[in-house]
Amino acid sequence: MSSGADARTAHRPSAPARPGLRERKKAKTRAAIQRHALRLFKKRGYDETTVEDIAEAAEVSPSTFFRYFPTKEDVVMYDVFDPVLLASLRSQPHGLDPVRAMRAAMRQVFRDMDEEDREDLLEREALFRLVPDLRARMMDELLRTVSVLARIIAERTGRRAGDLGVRVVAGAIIGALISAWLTEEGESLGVDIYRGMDRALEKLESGLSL
Amino acid sequence: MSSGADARTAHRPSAPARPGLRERKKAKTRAAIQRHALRLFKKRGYDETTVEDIAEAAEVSPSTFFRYFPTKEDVVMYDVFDPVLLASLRSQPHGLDPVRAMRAAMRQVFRDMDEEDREDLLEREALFRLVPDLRARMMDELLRTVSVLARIIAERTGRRAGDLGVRVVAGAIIGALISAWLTEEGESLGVDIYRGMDRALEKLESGLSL
DNA sequence: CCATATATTGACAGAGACTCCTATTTAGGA
DNA sequence: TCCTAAATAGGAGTCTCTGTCAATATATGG
Repeated sequence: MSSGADARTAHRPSAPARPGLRERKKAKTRAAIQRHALRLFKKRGYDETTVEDIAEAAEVSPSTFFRYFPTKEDVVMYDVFDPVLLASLRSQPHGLDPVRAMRAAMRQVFRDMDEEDREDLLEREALFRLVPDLRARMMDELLRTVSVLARIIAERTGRRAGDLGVRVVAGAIIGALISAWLTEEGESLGVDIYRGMDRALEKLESGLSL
Repeated sequence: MSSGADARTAHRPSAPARPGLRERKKAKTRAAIQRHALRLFKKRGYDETTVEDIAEAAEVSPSTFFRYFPTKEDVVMYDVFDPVLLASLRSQPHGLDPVRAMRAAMRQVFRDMDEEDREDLLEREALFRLVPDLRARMMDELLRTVSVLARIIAERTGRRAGDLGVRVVAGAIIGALISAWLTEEGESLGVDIYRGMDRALEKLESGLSL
């Protein structure tokens, strides 16, 4: 009960709004579950990995797993990328038209991403491509993304978010990005995933003429 | 074993390539399952209707249900609309650019559809909008549609289906259609679903300027 | 009309995702 | 130290979906 460690932690000079032990433990548990899940999915496949396997690897009970993630899918779905991208889009100069602004935002986000996040992204991208349930779920999330994108474009151009023109632009952008993701033979894009999306938006910029 | 009915059926003068009793029975069973399923989904909700409920209503065993439809989702998914639309697209004059050709194809298909099919379409559309699993599954099907669409556009314009420009056009078309389907408040579009999609493609025709 | 090959069917047994409930443990505060 | 609220483990149970099995129905050849 009385050790050097005690003194050290006691003297910590007001860590700015430290979340408290309970919160820290929760964050650690969540991260552990997610990490072990992705590791097992990669190693043995998604369908071949049960929630029980993940729970055991992360040293929690199955019920605890479901406390942190509503479904098995959600372990993969959780995405830090989307909100960052959309925030970046919001911060682009309003002079740019929507497609160009999106291109700039993507360029910025990909550039600023550290190596670990990049790997995570590719890892999850491979799962999305491979596992039908996850792919379907991702597509459904993209539906929400179209709505958010429309709202941002509306802000930037001073129109209503419900405006059909605004919605069509948002839909076309997402559609173009999907089409870049969609390779012929299911082979993974690797790091060039960004390059393909950039070129797709470039095509969109210069109109849809063939 | 010997009745008037026997004589009648025996004398039927060579129905052209009549599928045989077995086939006809299968088609009837399939239709019955699907009809009762949609009826129950509408009445009690998708999740609240079990496969067993459907099987009992259609007077088959649960195992028979799964023989006809791989999953519960597939009862709703089966779509006669897509192939018809794509066939129509293929038959449009090659002078039209892809977006205009798609518009023409949709106009033709919606015009030629009979009332019953139209109702079925709206019925299923409502389910897609409402039930997350089905919506996600539909979006995943749309992914395949983008590929097929790209292939058709490639044929019409004499390019490779893998060409990024072709894929982007296909993606943008589907994206625009999705954005029209995506209403603000989850309210159903009703019969105007066609009108919204037509206007969305019209916007796409005139470029993406806002 | 009969015999054999093939298909369809229903019953049953599980696996696995997920829910609900309860007893126990733990963190944070009085 | 004690109390309360939250987190957890564990168990029972539901539902979808996958198999296997034997019984039945159908198509076809003799």
